[in-house]
Amino acid sequence: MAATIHDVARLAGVAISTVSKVMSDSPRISALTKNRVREAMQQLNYHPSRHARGLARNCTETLGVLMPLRRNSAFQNPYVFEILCGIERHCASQHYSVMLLDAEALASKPKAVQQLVAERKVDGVILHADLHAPQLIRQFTALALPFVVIGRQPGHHSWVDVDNVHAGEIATAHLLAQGYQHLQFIGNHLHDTISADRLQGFLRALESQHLQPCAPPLYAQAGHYAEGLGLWARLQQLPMRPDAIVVAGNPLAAGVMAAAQADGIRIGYELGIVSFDEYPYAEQTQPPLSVVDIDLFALGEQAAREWFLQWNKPTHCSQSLLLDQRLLVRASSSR
Amino acid sequence: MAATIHDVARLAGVAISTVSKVMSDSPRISALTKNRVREAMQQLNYHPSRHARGLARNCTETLGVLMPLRRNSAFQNPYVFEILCGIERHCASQHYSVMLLDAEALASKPKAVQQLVAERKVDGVILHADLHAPQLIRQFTALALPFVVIGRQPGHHSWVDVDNVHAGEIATAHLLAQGYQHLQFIGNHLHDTISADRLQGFLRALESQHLQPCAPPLYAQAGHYAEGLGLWARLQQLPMRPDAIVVAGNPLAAGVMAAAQADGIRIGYELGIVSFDEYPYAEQTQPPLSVVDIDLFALGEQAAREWFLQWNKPTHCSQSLLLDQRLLVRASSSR
DNA sequence: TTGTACGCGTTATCAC
DNA sequence: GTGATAACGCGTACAA
Repeated sequence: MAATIHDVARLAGVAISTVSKVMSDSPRISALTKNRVREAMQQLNYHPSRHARGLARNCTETLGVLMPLRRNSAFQNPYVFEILCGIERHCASQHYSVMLLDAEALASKPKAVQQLVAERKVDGVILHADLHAPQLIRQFTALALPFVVIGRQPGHHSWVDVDNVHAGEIATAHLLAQGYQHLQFIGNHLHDTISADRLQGFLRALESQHLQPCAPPLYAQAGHYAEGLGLWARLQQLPMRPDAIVVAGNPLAAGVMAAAQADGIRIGYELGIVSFDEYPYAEQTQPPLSVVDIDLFALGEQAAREWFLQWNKPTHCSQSLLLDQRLLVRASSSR
Repeated sequence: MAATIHDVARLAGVAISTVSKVMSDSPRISALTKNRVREAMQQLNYHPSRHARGLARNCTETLGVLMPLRRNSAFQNPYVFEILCGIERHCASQHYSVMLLDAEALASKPKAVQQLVAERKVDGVILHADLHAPQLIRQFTALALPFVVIGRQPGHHSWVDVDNVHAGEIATAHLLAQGYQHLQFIGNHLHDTISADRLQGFLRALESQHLQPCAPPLYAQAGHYAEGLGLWARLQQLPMRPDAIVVAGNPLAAGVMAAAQADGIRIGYELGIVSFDEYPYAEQTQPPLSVVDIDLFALGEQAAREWFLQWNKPTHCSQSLLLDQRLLVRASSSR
């Protein structure tokens, strides 16, 4: 079997407590013995048992991530898995492990969360601001389990989110800089908070140039590609036709673009289009779509970073927006 | 803090060893005391500490899953995350947790695998048959860590895989049943084993009807949408033009279809097309694409099931193909 | 500066 | 049937 702390101690000719102190790099151990002990560890390929350590220190060095883990989740919602990758990356840098947890399972059985902390499976969790969130947040708070929410969420707790307002500004400012003048906004659907934020940024960017939107925003029902056709038709009926559009959703933008092209409009000349997110369509449309891209991997890293701040200082609480977004200029908006 | 076995014992008026026996449902404990103890557990909301249990039994009730966790992994490769969901589902049913592990990190640092088992982080792992696999498999075997590979992989160890040969048969048989007669195969690229398997099924299905392929298979370079145009042009130069095509990759199929339509070909009438996987394009093409769909979630579940068989009986070793595939007939192939 | 001894929460092996 | 008690491997006060 694997070597234990006793084996190391014996080989190095010291007591186990000395070995333990070397591991925590205690300043009261001579450099000489430290070296001897470390060499013994190397030789025996020693790694402390996480169970024993967890038992003694009452922590797990494991962070739970609540995810939607239904069938088709990865296809319908690759975003959260991209965030997951970022979380894992940062955790690994802190020698923490990531445990996958099914958000629905946890939310549907009220005792499940209690069990999670009673079994001491994780030191804390990261969750998404979805419909289960409010209930779960209440439970985590009650059980004093440190957590970070991905996505803005009311209440006194840490969250991180993408700054969609800023993204809207970036997109709009770019179109203006390209010389487009009559700008229109299209949202995914009326009650989509992401669309709302992007609209806000759109308006702010226009305002800063003392401009007005071409017409009130239009909205799709669900943000699907196919809806783009109908929206294009509605745009044609406006008193003042836009020469550029900021579309909140990438699939919707592809649809609008296709419909416009079917009418003989040259995208990127008569009509500029900017949308958001590289995925799923941006690079594959004809012409390629300009987008403001969001670094979800970085968002995951930041969520994890935030969690560790809180773990090390339980009173810590921060609510921060990720500003790191890059505009990818492609043919759909470059005259 | 959470209740311990001592608290339960005290409340039930028994010794801790009795409580432990009740947990393992020992037959030599009277039904009466069992009930008393169980009631106490309920009342105190007791759940055994996984660290203490792990220390005593030397197992972790955790399964590691090796994944590609780079930036953009979730977008480029949602398939493995779908499999991950299936793994988690089955593990949860066995009261096991899933730990996420970065395959690259593990493969790039030779000591990382040793550390994994020395720390007793996981009872075993599931990994994908990618380029790191051979090296990792060697290490896991040497360290006697139970593992299951997703994807066929030479050697004496358990793996599960999708039966791509069978999928190719299904696709081809469907086209023949629709009355198409001159069938052509297009692969993603020459050295893609998945394409090779699908081709084998294609040939087998033709053979069983005493038919020949229209021409030798064609191959793309990478399987991208854009390559479809060039392939369509090459098809036009064949001495005998196919009236139906089995395309190994879904994006490629969408490209070929678009190119054919640009030439005025009516898809589903003059030309039948069948491809594989629902994702990313199948339902969104014009017309919708017929595909043989693979249940990756089920594949994940089966991999986990396989792992538990091996965990419970270390000599167990099975190499099995998932047959569970369904043909989704859409307009691209239905006359 | 180093070593001893106990506690962490459980399982398993014995006695009774 | 039930109850002591010794592991399991590590952290840590306290003693030396």
